Parts: sequence; structure tokens; C-alpha cells
Amino acid sequence: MKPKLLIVEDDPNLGEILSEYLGLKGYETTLSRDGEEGEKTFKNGDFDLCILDLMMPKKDGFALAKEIRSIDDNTPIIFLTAKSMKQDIIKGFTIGADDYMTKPFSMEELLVRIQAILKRSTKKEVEEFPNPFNIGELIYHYNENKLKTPSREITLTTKENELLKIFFENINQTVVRSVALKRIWKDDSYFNARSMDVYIAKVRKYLADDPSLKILTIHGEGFKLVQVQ
Amino acid sequence: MKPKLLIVEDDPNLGEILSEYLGLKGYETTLSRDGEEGEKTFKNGDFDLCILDLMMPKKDGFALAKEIRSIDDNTPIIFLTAKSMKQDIIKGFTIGADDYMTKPFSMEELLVRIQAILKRSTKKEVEEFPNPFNIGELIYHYNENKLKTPSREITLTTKENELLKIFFENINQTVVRSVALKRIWKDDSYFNARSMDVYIAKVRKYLADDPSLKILTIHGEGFKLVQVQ
DNA sequence: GTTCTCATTTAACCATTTTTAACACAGATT
DNA sequence: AATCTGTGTTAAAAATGGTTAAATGAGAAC
Repeated sequence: MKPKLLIVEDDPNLGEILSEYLGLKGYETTLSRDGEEGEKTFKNGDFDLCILDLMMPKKDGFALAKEIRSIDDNTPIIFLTAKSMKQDIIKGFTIGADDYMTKPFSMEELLVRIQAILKRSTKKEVEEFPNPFNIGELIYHYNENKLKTPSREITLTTKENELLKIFFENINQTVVRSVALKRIWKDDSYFNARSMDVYIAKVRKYLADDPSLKILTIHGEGFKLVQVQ
Repeated sequence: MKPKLLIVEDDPNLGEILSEYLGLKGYETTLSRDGEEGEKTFKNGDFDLCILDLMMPKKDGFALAKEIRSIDDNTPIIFLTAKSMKQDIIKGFTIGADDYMTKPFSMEELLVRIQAILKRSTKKEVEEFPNPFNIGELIYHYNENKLKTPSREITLTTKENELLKIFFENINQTVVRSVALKRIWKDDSYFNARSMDVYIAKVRKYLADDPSLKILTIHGEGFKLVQVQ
């Protein structure tokens, strides 16, 4: 599958050129025109790498990078900028950038730098979990939308099933709200988020049949399914 | 453990300066003076990253990088060079470089670039925080957001939990304000700092259940959790 | 095509967590 | 001592999440 790149650049010329060039080189590119648009796009997409201009209207590249890092501290970020001031470069990397290029730059160089970064980033593929999946006193049949507890057998609805799957795939790890929303609801919006909260409540009730499993709330971040002894 | 860096640089001045600077910054550095020596050293060592000058006697940086890649295509490589020709840069990355810096460069920038690369390459040894963690009369379950004291069981909020974790990870050491702020609040700003002060007060109240634990204020620096007898 | 059923979304209200604000005090600086 | 900056404390405001029930919508059954 083509790696997905998010390009956030307010100069329409450069943006188009970048998008087209990288598109030709085998990437799937999405172009946003300012920081705020970039943030929305990032939240609703699933990108392998972000290329951010530093000076942009509404929200600059540093601010956007911070937002991105607070959602996900793994997706690589490359900054593009006209400024080549040392302190900016240091700041960029401190925020969590993976590379920093000063305009004007060579497209070809950008390309090889992107390749070098992607070579290493390889987002961890979620391993396929066994079906049925045994955990604690529960047996979860993802394929059949079923959850068996010591006392009953629950037939899950589609959304319940998807949500439960994400939790079992990420046991003891935080499931970020926006990530789950993008995966199940395809869109991170206010109402979808509230809908998800309703489903969290439902799933919590099911899991209550095994007292060793709990879904904790990570305020402002997401949820975490933990198994205690 | 300190990451190990191999520096191959024929200019004795630059080599020494690099080695010393990066040594001060917490790396274990080994310096070789030409490509052939560099190759031998690489074969006999176990390095986390290589910094190679491009123009060197006996064996140039490209040739050395090829040797390194034929032995191991994982160890990151950074090229240093006086030439900034586009074709050289492309060639460097094509051979398998991870970064390419043109002399003269800023030490600080080299450092942050090294950090950015190592952040991705090092097989993340997940420093497992003992869970539960016993200290004095308290039992701290980080995974469950719980703190058990002799008299009660406290369910911690997300922020309380993260703050407490930092303190327990750094017992008897100063936790610098800005470090904790960046880690928990993602941003060191006035209001976040005040918010943190509010949480310090909350956490102090919880710890008061064990009189041997105290959070001291290090004025202008941060805080320190100390355990007295 | 209409009705029924059930999954899903929206809405309203409540609870908790986090941030902001205000004021008091402490330590450092002059 | 006067002043500045940094921290302690408390309460109110704002944001986020929990819960329940009604509204909507989509597919199955009639």
C-alpha cells in the first residue's frame, strides 16, 4: 500500500508541486493550506508522515506539530522553512521533528529524506489476534460478534464488536479517542465522539462480568483496557 | 546504557571536538581516523549509530558506508561533508544514509539530529515501571491509577497519576518543572505551570498518609520527593 | 409500500477532571 | 525595607466524560 503523506503548506504553488511530485513518486498525498486545516485533516486521516511548513496563517508549523505529537507521538514530521536559524532548527527537533529542510530545497533531496525516515518508522502492525481470543474468564469471538462470559453469551452489535476489538488488540495500552473514532466512525467529530462514549458504557457493562478487566479513562486522551490480577 | 557512536573523521581537530562534545552529551564515542580503520572498528564493535566523513584517505565515506550496509543494514549512518552537491546528497541517501550534514554545521544541530534518529532506531527497551510499586507504607499501582495507603485506597485522576509516576521514578532526585510539564502537559506555559502547582498540592495530600514521604520544593527548579526514615 | 425491530445517533442532564483566577505568602534581589 | 518573581491554596469556571432516554434510520418482515 502507498504510504500516505500529509502536506501542510500555505504557498499554493509549492504545495501543488510537492503534492504532484511526491504523488508521481508513489505516495498518496493530501494537501492542507494552513495549520488549522492541517490539524483537522490529520485527525481524520491515517498518515505515515507529515510535511509541515513552518510559517503559516492561523496555526504555525510548530503549534501544529505539537498537536500532532499530543495525538500520536510516532508519526514522523519533516519541517520545511525559509528560516534556517539555528534556534528554530533545535526547537523543531525538540518538539519531535524527524527532519528539517531549509527552502529552497531540492525535491529529490526531500524525497530521499522521506524514504530514509519511512525506512525506519514502519508503524507497528497490529498483530492479528487469535479467534476465538481468551482473556481472563472471557472468550471473544470477533468473527461471530460474540462475547462469552462465565454467566452469559452476548451477541455484539457491529459497533460494540469493533470497539471491543480495538481494546483487546491494545490491552494495557491507551487507545486514543481520535484513533478509535477514525477507525470505527471514519470521522472524528463531536457527535461521533459522544456516540462512542455511549458505546464505551455498553462495553464496560459487558466486561464487568470479569472483575479483572477494566476500561480506565485517560482524561483528554482516550481509554485503556487493563487486566489486573 | 549509553548509546555507542562510531565517528570516522580524518581531520583530527574536528574528530576530537565531535568526540568530546558527544561524549559530554551522554554518548560513548569511538573515533577512527580513516575509512579502513573505521571499517575494522565497526566490525569489532557494536554501534548504535555511525557518523562518517565523506572525504577521507584510504577509503572514503561512501565506500565505508557500503561496507557497513553489507554487514548490517540497520545501524543508522550520518554523513558529514564539505561538499553540498545535490548528487552527493542523493547518493549518500541511496547508499542507505539516515542524514547528511554539510560542513560547517552546528554541533547542537548534529546532536538533535542524532537524537531524532536514535529515537526511532533503538529497539525501545520499555523500561518497565514495577507494578505494583511499594514504597514506605504505600502501594502504588500505576496501571490502575490507584494508590493504597495504610488508611485508604485512592483512585487517582489521569494527571495525578502521571505526576505521581514521575516522582516515584525519580525518588530523591529533583524533578525539574519544565521537564514534568513537557511530559505531562506537553507544553511549558504559565497556565500549565499553575495547573501543575494545583496538582502538586493534591499529590502532597495523598502522600501525607505516609509521613516518611515528602515532596520538597526546589525553588526555581522544581520538586523532589524524598524518603526519610 | 408499510410496519416492525433494533442498531445507532442525538439530546439532555449530571459528575468528574482540569484549568483559570484571585489572593496570600516565601525567597531572592535591590 | 521595597519589590519582584515564584509557589501555596482555595474556589469558581470550563472542559470533558458518564448515563439515560428519546429520536432517527436502515433493514427485515409483512
